[in-house]
Amino acid sequence: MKKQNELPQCDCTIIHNDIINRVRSEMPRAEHLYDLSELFKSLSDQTRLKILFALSKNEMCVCDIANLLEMSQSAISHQLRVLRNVRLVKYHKVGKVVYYTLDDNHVNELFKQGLDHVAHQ
Amino acid sequence: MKKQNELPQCDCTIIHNDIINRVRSEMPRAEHLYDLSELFKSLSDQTRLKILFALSKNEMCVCDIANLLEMSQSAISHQLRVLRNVRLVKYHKVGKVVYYTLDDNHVNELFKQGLDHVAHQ
DNA sequence: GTTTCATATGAATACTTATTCACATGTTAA
DNA sequence: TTAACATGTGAATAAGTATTCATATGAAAC
Repeated sequence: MKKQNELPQCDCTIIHNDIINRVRSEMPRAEHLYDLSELFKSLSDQTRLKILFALSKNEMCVCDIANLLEMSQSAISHQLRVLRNVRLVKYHKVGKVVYYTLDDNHVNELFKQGLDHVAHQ
Repeated sequence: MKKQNELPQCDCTIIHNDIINRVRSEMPRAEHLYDLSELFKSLSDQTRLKILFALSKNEMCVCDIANLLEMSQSAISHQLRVLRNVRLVKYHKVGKVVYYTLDDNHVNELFKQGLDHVAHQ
């Protein structure tokens, strides 16, 4: 999505170099930024949010989730893979049926902070 | 991005209707889900994450941010609008210069939980 | 083994988005 | 008022993504 050809930069003259240098030294590592953006990206879709909300209430199989959200099994399965990749959900099989649950309670904390923010008007 | 023509649903027979009905009654309102997904969407881009991290360390003008991240002023300005729209940042003008700060500390809490999650391996 | 069924997945497609480019806006200084 | 400059913004474009469709996988039942 990014086009990395030249380096454009800003040609302003009002630059606070002391602040820039200090802040630059305090920036998180690129790897952590990447992981964090991937985590938030997985939370940026309404379907996935619904899935996570549902799983925060109850363990559910793929079929249950599809019926709850009135969406195709395939669509749900694709989205569950995204959530597995960022380790927000885990699953266990019982015969043919795969039951999903939240992987840990970070999701609930993220929801709480997020809803608290959007609720402030 | 979604194609809403028919309603496909899942044709599985293993459906836990009791759970589905109870969870459905506990789902957040569509409006809240939308706001929450917009909030997380704004946190899902590395450029915006860097901007927010920087502002969590210091108030900065647009020019500073562009230089810090080695990106064009225009790109930064576009992204700042996204962050303004979800009220993650606010600003004040001093002459021609616009200084941005975090709007509240929900961002820091979200970062903390997010980094905590990704750090767990 | 064959069928059935729950789930996963690759390719295609419609839609979204991050950046660039060109230019508008608004403020300061001359 | 004109020039200079910091920032904002619309249109265009390249890249990313959510769903569908068709099909694969794998486990249970027959």
